[in-house]
Amino acid sequence: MRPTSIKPRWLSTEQQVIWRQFLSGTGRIFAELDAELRSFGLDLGEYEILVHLSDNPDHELRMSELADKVRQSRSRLTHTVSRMEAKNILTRIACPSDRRGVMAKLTDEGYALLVEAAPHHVESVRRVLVDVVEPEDFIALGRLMGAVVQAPEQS
Amino acid sequence: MRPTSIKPRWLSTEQQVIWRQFLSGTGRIFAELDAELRSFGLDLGEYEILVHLSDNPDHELRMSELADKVRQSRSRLTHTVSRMEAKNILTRIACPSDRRGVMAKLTDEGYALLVEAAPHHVESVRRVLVDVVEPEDFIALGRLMGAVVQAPEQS
DNA sequence: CGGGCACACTTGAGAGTTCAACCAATGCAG
DNA sequence: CTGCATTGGTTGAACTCTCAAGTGTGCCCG
Repeated sequence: MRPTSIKPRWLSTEQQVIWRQFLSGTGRIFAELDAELRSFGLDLGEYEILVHLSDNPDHELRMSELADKVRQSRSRLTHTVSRMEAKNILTRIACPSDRRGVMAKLTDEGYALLVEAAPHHVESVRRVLVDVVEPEDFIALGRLMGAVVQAPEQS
Repeated sequence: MRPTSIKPRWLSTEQQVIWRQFLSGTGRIFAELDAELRSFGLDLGEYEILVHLSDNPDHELRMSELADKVRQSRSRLTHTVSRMEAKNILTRIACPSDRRGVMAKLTDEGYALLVEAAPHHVESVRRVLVDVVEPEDFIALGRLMGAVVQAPEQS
């Protein structure tokens, strides 16, 4: 169903320029990170799964929690985890406290892969973003994205 | 082929926090924009195609130019344009000056769709980004993304 | 002028994602 | 307790994207 009757508050020219630069910049950032990770057979989504699993003491996390942290739909996560399971990067184990639950757990192989990929990934993040911008702008980026994340949902 | 022997220059804790906020923030921004555009049967990629076509006097543009502007692979653009053509949003016409070339041209319907969707899209951009951040941080975002885009390719 | 390389775009198959059911366990209301 | 909405996760089909290969045109160099 299409929304109707909006009073258009257009963006100023300067705002439009910034917005387009945002689209180009993020496009480039994600493209380069994906390209770099491809050498390890991963994409950014999978890499983030590894990172969040490894953040936890036992390298395991419930599917739904993981889905929230990596901002993927449950369905997508199920499929992705299945693929990664087939590659021996992680396993699924039953959740002890809730019989509906499933936990994804990093295998040793999966952890080793993360350890191998991480330095290259970090280097990419530096090369494409951190090292090419003014430190104070980078700080501002953090403030800005913090505000975006905390803004109320308002579906 | 995997890259080898990297000296890891890790990110500081503050930098990591900013980086994760960047991932979350952009994730949210794109998710909301896509959700809003879905009511018009579009996603952000298709919407950008409409915008760039409408930027030109005749509402037409060569495929490869368009591909560059929207940062999509030629292959992807071919598929997307085919789909949009099937929906009567645009047409393909032969390029007069180069027989290899193809131009995508907005139909009246396609232009009408853009006109209808645009105000809602702009409103989304405001709601999810422009209106929730400090103006000076938004300016900084522009500066920062400008630097990212202009940074040398260094494959 | 003609051989060959580069460019513009398309194609099709495989890989990944989305969307709408679906099943099973939980938990709360009466 | 029992009924029923909710939550957690999966499934499969339809759709989209990627990657490598293919077609046809332009252009340069001898």
